[in-house]
Order: sequence, then C-alpha cells, then structure tokens
Amino acid sequence: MSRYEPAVIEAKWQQAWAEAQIFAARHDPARPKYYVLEMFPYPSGRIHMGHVRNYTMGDVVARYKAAQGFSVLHPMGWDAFGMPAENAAMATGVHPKDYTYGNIAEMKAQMAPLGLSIDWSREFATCDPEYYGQQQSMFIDMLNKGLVYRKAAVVNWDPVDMTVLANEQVIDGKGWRSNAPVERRELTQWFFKISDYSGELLAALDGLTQWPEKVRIMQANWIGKSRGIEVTFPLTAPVAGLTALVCYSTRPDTLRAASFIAISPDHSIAKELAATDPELAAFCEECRRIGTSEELLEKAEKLGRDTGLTVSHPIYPDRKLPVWIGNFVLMDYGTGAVFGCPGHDQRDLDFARKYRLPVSKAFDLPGGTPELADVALVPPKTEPVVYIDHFAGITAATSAEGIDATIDWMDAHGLGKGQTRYRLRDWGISRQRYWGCPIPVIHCDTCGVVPEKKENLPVELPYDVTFDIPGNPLDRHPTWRDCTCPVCGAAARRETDTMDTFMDSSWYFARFTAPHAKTPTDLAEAAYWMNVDQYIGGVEHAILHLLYSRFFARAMHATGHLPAKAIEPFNALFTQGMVTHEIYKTTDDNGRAVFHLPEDIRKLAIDGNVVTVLKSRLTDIGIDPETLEIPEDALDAITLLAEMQVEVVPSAKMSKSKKNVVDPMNIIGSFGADTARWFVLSDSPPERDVEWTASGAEATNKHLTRVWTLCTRIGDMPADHKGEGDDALTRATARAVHEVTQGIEGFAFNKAIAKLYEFTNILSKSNASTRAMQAAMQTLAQLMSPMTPHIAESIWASVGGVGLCAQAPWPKADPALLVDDTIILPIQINGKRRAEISVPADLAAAEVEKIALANEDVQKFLAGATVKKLIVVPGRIVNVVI
RNA sequence: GCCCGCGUGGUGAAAUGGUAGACACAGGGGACUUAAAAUCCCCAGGCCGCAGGGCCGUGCCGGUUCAAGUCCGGCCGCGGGCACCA
Repeated sequence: MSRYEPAVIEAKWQQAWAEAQIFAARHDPARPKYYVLEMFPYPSGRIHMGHVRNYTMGDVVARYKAAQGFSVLHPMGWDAFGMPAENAAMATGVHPKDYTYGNIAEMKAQMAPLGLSIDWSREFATCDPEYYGQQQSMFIDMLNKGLVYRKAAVVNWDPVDMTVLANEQVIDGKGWRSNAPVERRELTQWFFKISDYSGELLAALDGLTQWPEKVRIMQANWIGKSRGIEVTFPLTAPVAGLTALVCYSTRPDTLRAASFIAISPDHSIAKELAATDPELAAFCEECRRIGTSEELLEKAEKLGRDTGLTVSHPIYPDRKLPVWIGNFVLMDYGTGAVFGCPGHDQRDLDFARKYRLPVSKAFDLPGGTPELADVALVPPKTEPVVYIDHFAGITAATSAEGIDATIDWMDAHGLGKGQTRYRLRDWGISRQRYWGCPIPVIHCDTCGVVPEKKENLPVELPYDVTFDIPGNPLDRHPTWRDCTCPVCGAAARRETDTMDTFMDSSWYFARFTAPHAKTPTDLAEAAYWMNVDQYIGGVEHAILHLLYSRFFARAMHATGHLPAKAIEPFNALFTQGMVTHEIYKTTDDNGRAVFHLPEDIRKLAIDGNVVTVLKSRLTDIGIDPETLEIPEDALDAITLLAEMQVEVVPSAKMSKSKKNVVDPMNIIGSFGADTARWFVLSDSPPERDVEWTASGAEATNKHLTRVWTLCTRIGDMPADHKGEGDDALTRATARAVHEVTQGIEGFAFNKAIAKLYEFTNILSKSNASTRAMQAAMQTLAQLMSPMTPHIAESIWASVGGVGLCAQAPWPKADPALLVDDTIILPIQINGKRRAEISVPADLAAAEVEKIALANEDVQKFLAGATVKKLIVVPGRIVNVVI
C-alpha cells in the first residue's frame, strides 16, 4: 500500500465487482431473499446530494444483507415521464424523448462512480414502450374489472395558452406563462376507484409495523374515516327541482344550534339561481377563481351570499334557516351542502359574525357557561359536555358519546341513516399532456369508449410532435389521433390524454422482479422477490405515492398480476430527511424573490460582521470579488455594502428554482466516492434533514486517509511483534462489531459511523500484537465496507482477507466479550449526581445499597439526614432520597 | 387553514424515563518544522472560583415521577404534505 488514492482504488474495485458479477440478483430458492429499494429518481440530468444520500443508505442495507447471506435484489430505474421534459421542449426545442434519455445517460454516468451494488441488468425507464405498454395492458384489465371509470372533474384552465395547468403552474391565480387569470373548467376524465378500498387501506395500516408511525398517521388522516349522518332540511319552496337540501354531518349533536345552510357555488341550486341573478353569478364565478387546491380554498377568506331561500329545521320545523352560498363548501365532498353551527365550529362562527347570522349553543361545559364571543366552543371529543334541551334527551356525555347517541337516535326515528364516510377521493389519472403513458382507449361514435386491443399494445407516443405552441401535441397530431374502432372497425379517435405519472411509480417495484417479462409481471418471480423488504425515500412521498402504490398492488392482485402476499408491497419503510443548503435571495423591483447561485455570492467580513453580497455588485462599486482589493476611490462604497446584503436563508430544500443545488460530482472528483458516501451518512441521523457543508467532506477524507495510514502501519509491523493489550483490543473489536451491527440494523448510520471512529481511535492507539492488530483491522474493513466499500476492499486485501470483502460473511461478536466485569455506578442524591462507585457488574442490589451509603461523598451530602427512599436501578444508577 | 414532524454547546449530533453533550466539525493551546502546510498530542456547555468545588443548562410555560432532553397539557419557531411537482 502506498498513498490513499481514491480515484485509483475505486475504479479498480468497481471493475473487480463487475467482473465477478456479485450484484446480479439471483432467484435462489435455497436462500432467503432480501429486496431493498430506493425511490427511483426523476431523470433531471444531474444527481444531487439527496440522491447520493438515498442510494447510499440503500446500498449500506444491500451490502449488509448480502454479507448476512441473503440473496439481495437492489435495482435501479427511472421515473421518466413528467412535465419537466415538456417544459424543456418548449424552452429549448429539444424533444422530450431525447431530453429524457439524454438525462438518463448522464445521470447513470454520474451514479457509476458511487460504487453502488445495483443490479443494472434490471434497469428500465417508465418511458420505455416496453414498460408503459405493460401499464396500458394492466389499465385495460382494470377497466374490464370495473376499477376504472370516467367522470367530469375540474381542472385549471389557462384561457390564453388554451391549456390545462398543473397546480404548480398556477401562481397567485394566474398562468405561469401567460399570466392570465386561471379559470376552472370541467373535463371528462379517467378515475381509479381507490375509494372502494378506503376501509381496507386504512385497516391494513395497522399491519405496517415497520413503517414510521408518522406516515401511518398521515395516511390514516388522509383516508379520513368519519361516522356521520345525512340530515335532510326541507326547502320552504322547491327550487331547481329539489324539495330539500341534504347535508352530511359528523356533528349532528350540534343540530339544535344550526343557524344557516351553506351550499357550494357549484351546487345545482346555486347554478339555477345564478342563471337569473347576475350578481350571484358573478360571486360564484369569483369563488371558482380561487383555484382547485385544498390549501388555497381553506386559506381563502370565507365569503358568502344569501340566496334568499330558506329551509325548515328537521327537528324543530318552526325554525327557518337561511340558505347561503359559501366559497368554503366543496361540491366534491359529501353533498355540496353543510349546515352551519356557529356555536361549535370556528369557521361557522367567523362566518356568522361576518354576516350577522344567529349564534347559539347545543351544549355547555360541565363547569360553566362561557359567553360565546369570537371563539367557538369546541372541546376535545373525549371530554364531557352538558347538552341543552337535546332533542334525543341526551344530557351529559363526552361529545364523542353524544355524537354516537344522536346518530343512533336519528337513525331509529327515521331522520337519516348513520353512515361511515371517508375523505379519500377517487384517483384522477387523466393528464392533458404529451409526455406520459397514453391511455389505451378509443372513442368511437357508435361503440362509445372502448379499450384498444391488447395485440395493438403498446400504444406508442408519436415522435413527430411540436411544442411551439402550448397545449397537448397529441391533440393536434395529424395522424396519431386517427384510428379504427377495435369493435366495429369504423373510423375512430384515440384518447389523447396520458396517465398521471403516479401510475408509473405505482408498480415499478413489481416490474423490477421481472423487468423484461412479456406480461406486466412474472408471478413466479414476483412470488419469490416480493415484497420489498426495505423501501427508502423522501418523506414528501408519505401520502400520495405510497397510498397509490398500496392501492395499485391491490388492483394488480385483483387482475392477477401480483400474488396475494404482495398487496402490501413495502414491508418496511424508511423516510429519509432532505439534504438542504443555504439559499441566497434578493428582491427585484416588482417585489418578487430572485435567487442566486452560491458561486455568484461572496461572503466577506467587515468590522467583525459577515456581509453576504453579490459578486456583480462588488464589481459595480469597483471591488474585485476574487482578491477583494479595494481601490482608493471605492472606499466610500464599502458603506453601501450593508444595503446590498443578500438575504441568507439556511436549511432550504434544494431545488433548481432556488438555485441551491449542490453537485456531488465535485466531491467525488476531489475526494472520491467513499468520502461522499461516508459524509452523507455521518453528519445527521438519516430521518432528519442534513445541511450540506463543504467542510464535512474534507474532514471525512482526512479520516479515511488516517485509516489508510493506520492500515499501512499495521501492514509494516514485524510478524512476530508481541506487544500488549491483545485482550482489550479483542474486546473493543467485539464491541465495535456489536454496535455497528446494531446501528445498521436500526437505520442509525450516523451512530454506526461514530462507533467506527471510536474503534479506529482505539486501534490506532493500541500496542497489541501484529496478529491482533491485523485481525482488528480486518474486522474494521468489514464493518466499514457497507459505507465505504472501496477502501474496505483495499484494506481487506492488505491484511490478508480472502476473496472480496464484499462477499465475506458479516462478522459476529462473541457475547461473552461484550460484558464488563466491573461497572461504574453514579449515585444521585435527590436526583443530582453526587458520587460514583465501582462495583462488580453482577453485585446484588442489597450489596450495592451498602456500598453506596458507605461512600464518603455520599455521607458528606447526607450530613446525617434520614434516607427516605433508596432506589437501585441495576447496572444503571443509584438514587438516594432524603 | 387542515394533517404530520422537528427544536439539545459556536456547528452536525449522542443519550432502553436513570451520569446530558458520546463521536465529529469549526476553535484554542502545544509538539514537529528555518517557516508554512500536513501530521500528532492536549483543552473545550455557560457562569462563579487560584483550586477543591458549586450553581445553571436540552425553544417557552406548567404538570407527572425518587429521577424528564425523553412522558402529559398549553404555547412559540421551523420544515413536509394538502389530491395535476416528482
């Protein structure tokens, strides 16, 4: 061994692994399998630190499990459809296909030097016709199975660009390119019946014990199970063909205090009234401009208009309630009408105060009767309340009990049917875009909407399309749209909508088990490899991607594409934190934020303060940003610097638009892949965000160099060196094996690495025999190999390891070496640490008590006081209470 | 607005309810060197004290407990998701 030269050894060992083909997943029924998967990337063209972190974590697991003797599947692919390719096409004229495959080639080339143990023979991109053709085939199966249907749904419509906009493309209610106010437009679209599975998807969360609790809670809330009842309010006079308004409510126990009805601006009554009332029509139109996202609707100021209509209260028919149109009522949820109860709902109270609607209460708190002002009375449902003149005779109960009792009573008295509902809505998959999987259906004037014949799959995207004008190029393609009806053979039109890219990512994990099968999956392969044993990805996917995948696995099972055991496809989930970085922000003349690249920024110290400015501004006032040489005549300019401050926002999510993306290739180039891998694992616990810092990589590199030097030194030791401390080193080695193993098992890579630092420090200070030192070094190489596989191989080879370190069985710690004979017990007096004693590890508690009380320091603090209580926690602590 | 999470030294962090700050970065001191870099050794939560040592300390307020960073309640701040970003 000579110097530590990562570039040399990394290339060498990567080649050795490739030649031995040790990462090819083998279907070996004799061995247990382990499927580790990282969420596959969108091919943006550049890998970023988040990718490095994600794939390194997966690689640690994959290499560790392989060393444990599992047959490991660790694949990689590309989530390749989506808007960015079309945006690039519009911006630069490059074709989405060329753009995407070009990016894939670039990213793959950037991933190669990381030395990941990936089985590249299974690689695919979702935009490969071979992949999306199988997706189309499954779509048809699911359509035939009744899992897919069409219905009208609203989209954001840009009236200038004449195109549908994603929520992301709507900025302050305006189209991102046209800047025109966005409209809401109804289109007939395809939907998956995910809501049919609401109950099952919710119930099955309990079985996902290896998922983070928070993800299960988020999914449960998203599915949103509620028990409620539909309450019918008869209209005083019929309108729009309706004689009553039906409102779904989860709080019928507050029905007594209902004071108004609010209906959606899209409700049929609202539409009917708007037809003859221009002012009301304008209001409804205004409501629709808010947008389609739940966030915007919830945040918008609550506005309403009195329709002049009234309904009578179902329990107290003499009471007439006004019917309002409210911008907060969604047509998609429930019935598009709700009853307002200002006494016990904050939003309703705000609304009632604003429009001077009556406010009353249905219950009080047991202790008293607070006057309602601007805060609604909404106690936790588990706490007791005292009902006021409850129509079902309920007096005091928790509101949870009150709700149930009210529903039961109303059910029994024919006032409605108690029901369980879910918030989860069906999954709309139609996208009016080119770069996605074509929906394989045909519109025929006589036969209606019919699926394409399977033998005609894949329905391939045409290459000859243009992006010079906005909108879906498939719509205006001269010939692609034209086809013949697969049923009657008459001239017909292809569906020009493509599928939501969430479809592509909802089954790729299954495809990896047989990536080139002529059917969507190969059941024998799926039966062996599924489920994914460890799935790793960003927490931003906690709800949508993971929920859709759970649903899709069930839909695939229902259509015979997955075995029953795979309906929950991810056994264990780990959600990693993001890699963040500072952002540099200034504001333009219009008040909009402008972001700057790190290389355009200069930080300089002036009078002890760090000033962050744009290099270009320095140049403007005559200061060279590189040398910081200040010409005489520019001295006054320094005083201007404070006003030029760039706003520095720490820990911001890395994104292209914020210009704070760090390129991992630079670190790999200067320090090597092992340094990059070690750093992203060492600096923060995996589930937490980690802020990228340049100094971290340097420090890591120093450490690896130290390990290398240490290994060289041990290699140079005379073979017969006796030394001393072999026993201590053996114990330290066993402890390192134990703790590093625990760290990896527990997804605490940062802790595993801390233990490796500790062990390395012990090893470098040890003066044990050559034999013991070499054995310890060999174990160190193995323990490091999941994180830093290249340097581990070199060390392994130099201290006599047989074969490849990557194929060596994981070391085991002798439990006998892990326990110490004597331990140090701290002694607390009234909870404060005052002394410590050294005792045999297995000493009986009674003996520990004696020694503790006899201790000189303890006696000093006791000062003759009586001991009220003495707590001995074996092996941990003694607490004396006086 | 709603749902979820996070908050510990100058920094990243560690701590089955049981010695808060392991491990590392930045920093300080020293060795080596003509010098610097590199390397090695030592110090290091804050305050008081020459020292032995003492007091305070895990975003804030309160509670449970012999014992709370950890559990409970209420706040504050930051981050993620909100169904067409992936």
